[in-house]
Formats: sequence, C-alpha cells, structure tokens
Amino acid sequence: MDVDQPIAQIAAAMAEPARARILCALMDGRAYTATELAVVADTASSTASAHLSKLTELGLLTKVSQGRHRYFQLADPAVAQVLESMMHLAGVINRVIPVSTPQPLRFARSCYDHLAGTVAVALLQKWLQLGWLTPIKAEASEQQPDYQLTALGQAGLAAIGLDYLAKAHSRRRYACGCLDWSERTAHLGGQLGALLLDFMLQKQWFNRQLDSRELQLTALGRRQLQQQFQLIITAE
Amino acid sequence: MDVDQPIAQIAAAMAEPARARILCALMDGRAYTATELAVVADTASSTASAHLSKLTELGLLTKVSQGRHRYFQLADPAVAQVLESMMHLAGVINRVIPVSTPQPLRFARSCYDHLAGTVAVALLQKWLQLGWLTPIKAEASEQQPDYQLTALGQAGLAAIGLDYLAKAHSRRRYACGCLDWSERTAHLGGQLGALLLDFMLQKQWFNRQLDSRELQLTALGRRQLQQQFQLIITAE
DNA sequence: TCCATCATTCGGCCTTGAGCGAAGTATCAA
DNA sequence: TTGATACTTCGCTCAAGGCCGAATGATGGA
Repeated sequence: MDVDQPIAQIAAAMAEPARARILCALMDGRAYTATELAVVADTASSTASAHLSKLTELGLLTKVSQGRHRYFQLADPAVAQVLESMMHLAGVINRVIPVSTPQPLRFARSCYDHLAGTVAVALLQKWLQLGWLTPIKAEASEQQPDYQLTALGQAGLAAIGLDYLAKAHSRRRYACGCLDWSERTAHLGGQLGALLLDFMLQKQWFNRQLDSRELQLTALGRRQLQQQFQLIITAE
Repeated sequence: MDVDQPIAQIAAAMAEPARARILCALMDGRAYTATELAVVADTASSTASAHLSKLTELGLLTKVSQGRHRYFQLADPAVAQVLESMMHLAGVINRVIPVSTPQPLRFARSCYDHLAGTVAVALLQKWLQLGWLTPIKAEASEQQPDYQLTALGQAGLAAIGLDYLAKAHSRRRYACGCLDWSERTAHLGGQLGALLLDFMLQKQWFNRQLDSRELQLTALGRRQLQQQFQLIITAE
C-alpha cells in the first residue's frame, strides 16, 4: 500500500556502516567472496555473513556459490545508481567537501561497468559538443537524460572500431547520463557506456588496477583520446 | 577517507519508516508545516519534531519559520534524486518473495507465462548441456543472460513439434535467463520460455491447478521429459 | 491581556538489531 | 580419511534510538 515502506527497507539495508562499506566495495561490479567482504566491512566473518544474508534476501545482492566460496555481487545496476546518487548527495550537503578522494580515483575509475571520473565527464561533454550524442528530451520526472547516438556519432565510433550495436537487443537503457559523485555532473552510462569501457580496456587505453576501481590512463590512451575525440588530457 | 560513512548516514536518515513517509511527502517540492508532516508520518508531533530536526541537521531538509509555523522542504534536488532512484530500485527488486515455499510450488509453477521451479531450472541446465542453447555473452553485470537457440536446438524442438518461431516478430526478448526465486538460479524465460510452457500444457505434460501457479507433472510429462530431453525426474 | 494553537524539549519505556565467539556444515587438498 | 579452509548458525550481550505524554516556549487573534 505504501510507496515509502520499500524506501525505508532499502535505506535501512544501506544504513549500517558495515553494509555501506560492503556495497561501496561492490560498486565496481565485480564479485567478491564473503571473507573479502568481511575484511572490507571490518567485522567478524559471522557478522559479515549476517549482513550479506540480509542484503541478499532484500535483493540488493546476488550470491553465487563456487566450490567453498560464495561470491556476492550487486544484483542490479539500479543498486549502484542509488549509491551513486547518495554519494552525490553527500557531496551536496557537506559544506566541507570531502576532498579526501585520492586524486587518481577522481580522474578515472570504473562505475559499475562504465567509465567515471574527470575524464568520463569530459568525454561526455565532448561527444555532446561534437554532436555525436544528442539528449532525448525526457519527462520531468526522469532524473537522468537519455541520449541518442547520431549518424555522426555512429560514423565516429565505427571509425575507431567500436561496435556500438553489440548487445543492442538488451532491454537496458542504451545511453544515459550517470551522475558522477566526484565530479557532480553526468558521465556516460548505459549500454553504450559499458561498451565504451570494454573497448577502451581491450585496446589498453586504460589499465585496470587490481583491487580498486581506479583506472590508469596509458600513453596510448592519452594519444587516442586526443586523436579520436579531440580530448586533451593535460595533467592528472 | 571513508567514502561510505556519509552513505550510511544518509541511508540511516531515510531508514525510519516515519522519516521515509515525510521525505516522500516532500518530494513534490512544496514546503509543509511540522504538524502536517506529523500527520503524514503518523506519529505524535513530538516524535515528528525529532525526526524533522534530525533530517534538517543532516542537511536533507531546510526549515523556514513563518509566524508560528515551521515550513520544511527538501534541501536540494539531489535528495529527491536519491529517493527516486530508490523507488526505481524498489520496483526492480520487488520480484523477491523469499521463504517457506510449499514444496510442490518449488517443483513446478508458472512464472508469468513460462515454466519455473526446480524442473525449469534443471531443464535450462540440460538444454545448455545438450548445446541446444548457448549464452550470448553478456557483461558480468547483466544478471540475466540472453540465449541463442542453436541449430541443434532448433532441430530438437522441431522434432518434438514445438514451433519455436511462432511470434518471432515480437519485440520481446527471445530467450533469456529468468532468476528463479525458489531455486536462486536461472530458468528459461522470454518468448521461447512462453512457447515452451504453452506447448507442454497443450500436450498435457503438465496440468494447471486452479487458483494457483502450481503445475502438476503428469505421467506423460515425466516420460516425455526423460525421452526428449534426457531429463530424469527422480522424486518431487 | 489571555487563550488557543504550533512547535520543541525532556524523561522514561521498550524494541530493534549489531556485535562477538564458538560450534556446526560444506568443500578442497593431500 | 584427515585436516584445513570457507561460511553459516546459534546464543548471548548491549547500546542506539524510536515512541509517547507532559511540560515549556513561541506566536497570533480576540
């Protein structure tokens, strides 16, 4: 009957510091074992286990058993989106902006399955400016605009060898803004955002750091970003 | 340093049902007095007052005094955004209905318009094992993989008289995993899943129970599952 | 001025749930 | 089979915080 009770439930699930740490750690979209998450949560493994059960029962996480390991993962991009919007809000309401973000993490990181950080924000701006993407006008209630890949954009992506139609059958939103918690503006999310990150990792424009969401821009990536997108990376 | 502590704080603020109701009521952007919000929260005014103080201190609400009234309002659109994303998430995860499944219901039931339960999960596994279906590679983040019906699968289905191309024009996903809430793994959903259930009901492999999603495996069905799919049903 | 109304503060009660460690279960490796 | 490792379950303690009613400030109207 109540639209707000589910909200309270979801919020309660995220309200415990230990659970918040777990969820944040999972935001890179990877799966972690219960023990790894117990370390992240900084609790006894029994406590962490209870937390994980709760999150899984609620449907925020999925659990996969492999041998004697249980891998936990965010159940849906929507979970990551809630967390991102909270991070954004945290920035908005803190007069003292916690600049404690390590610099590299602000520059480039993975946000669930797409690129985030300064460079991602700049990239979206550039694509809009180049006319590769145009916003599809959204209802007022929509918080994040959808974008359409223009003919120009299609040509551009095809030119660099990015198969922008891969998985086009998916019911996932194709291209949409995703609020960046360190930059406070949108970067590119959705199917296209995921394809882009895949592409850039495969081409080694970025390297993935172990055990972190941080992405390292390679020299090749720097050149390519400039050459293909006229995006000049000055200093990290 | 901790990027997750603010999240826990914000989430905790929204985690109390009374506060969630208040926040939802404020989502229209208008300002309400403390008494109005006490009614919404369904608590004593003293209790509501405490909630409002907490929300205001955290920075989620702003308070304006006019005469003897205090008007409360969302402090920032970012607050509404968090709530919106939570509502969206609530819709996404609402499929989870855990606990105490009556045994027959776990064995075979209909999930919308396709087969679910233990037998459906086993069937999907078998089809994958037989090479009738192959996963179309999806990102790790996608929770429900799509499947492609192989030539082998087409032959197999044609052999038993299942018209796997019926309604192929539909925009619906053709074959995809559907998370089984009693089994916690995927069974076959999508257009093909629906065709399959239709087929099996028509051939009386299963009988539909009135007023329930439960499906009853017939003796014929048991034989056919074994014969056509090498699927051995041991005991319910 | 005096009273009714709006709002907050205070004190006491009570539920919720987070925490740990130990014991139990499942899986792997030798 | 026998550890060793990975998780979960159980029993228990304890602190946090939600709830109410009564008392106390404010404000506006008669």
